[in-house]
Amino acid sequence: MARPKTATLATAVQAAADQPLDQSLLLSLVGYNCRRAYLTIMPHFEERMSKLALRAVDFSVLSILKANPNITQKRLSHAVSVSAPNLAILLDKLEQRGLVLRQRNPLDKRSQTLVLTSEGLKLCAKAETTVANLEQHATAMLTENERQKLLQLLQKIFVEGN
Amino acid sequence: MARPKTATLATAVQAAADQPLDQSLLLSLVGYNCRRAYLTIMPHFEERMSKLALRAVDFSVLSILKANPNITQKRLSHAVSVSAPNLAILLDKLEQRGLVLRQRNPLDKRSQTLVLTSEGLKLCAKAETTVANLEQHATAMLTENERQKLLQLLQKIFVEGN
DNA sequence: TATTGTTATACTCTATAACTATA
DNA sequence: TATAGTTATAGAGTATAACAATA
Repeated sequence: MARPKTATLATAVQAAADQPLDQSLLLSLVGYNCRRAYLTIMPHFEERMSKLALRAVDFSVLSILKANPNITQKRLSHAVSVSAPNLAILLDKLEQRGLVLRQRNPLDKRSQTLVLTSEGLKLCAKAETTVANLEQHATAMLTENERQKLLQLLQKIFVEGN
Repeated sequence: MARPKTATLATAVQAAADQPLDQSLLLSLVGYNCRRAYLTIMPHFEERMSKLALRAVDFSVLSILKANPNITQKRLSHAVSVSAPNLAILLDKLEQRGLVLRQRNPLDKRSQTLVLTSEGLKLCAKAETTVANLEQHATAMLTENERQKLLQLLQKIFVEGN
């Protein structure tokens, strides 16, 4: 009664090939969708920022230091979610490029405080302009209201989800 | 007229330490917020799925194969954004665990088609239940309407942003 | 003793090049 | 000649352990 197995498989394979892919379960998960959106935006980011030789995490560091001069590495480490050992290396490179200055904290000589150099400030300002343009481009399919709503909902997750 | 530099620095450092951290620029960027939300959800995911010995990408593969039996590795590779070499290794492991079956495609013997074994199906069903619970927990701060809106906006980005 | 930051190192993830088998 | 999949390997990113200096 049963047809040969290969014939059965061939039929099933043909049927599968003819179907559009069903990803409905994954598409119902916020985490999955966050990742997909992130992975869509990042190549645009990387392409534009490569001209300034900045990765996303480098930009985060510069931007936070611009808005918060003289914070400690400890605090920066927490803000950008980079472990202390990895941040040390990252800061070595920014310091070698003359963008950041590490200073021993006079109030607690265990820690170091961070400021942008004037060159770091200039590069950060340029990067922030680039990022603002990129943001418009990457979210061009959203109205400004939708973009604000999206930011608000995402922030609910990581502010209240901790 | 100028005070000693260390005193100036001490004052600035103290002021910085007293301020709440200003992250306003980063918080205005969709990509950054996607990443933060993703990084908030993932530890919950990993903790619960570790009991089933599944990483996020393993779950994605099982879930897609459950909904799309007999698709080729090529198609799966594209769906989960894992390169062919890395997918081969990933599938080796799932096959060794008896969760997935690779079959030479009778319609084109270059390719292989994939199905879950009965054990793979069982584990995937269990994982999908776990994930559904996790989703409720991870997004408990959102109303169901907000959660749906969030999914819709994120999907706009990666559907229309390509 | 505890904390900040550093060094060294290991582990995971992702990317690339070269190969086999099939079309 | 092109494609599907594999193997081997390299690189980036992240995590951990041990240490020095300071509190």
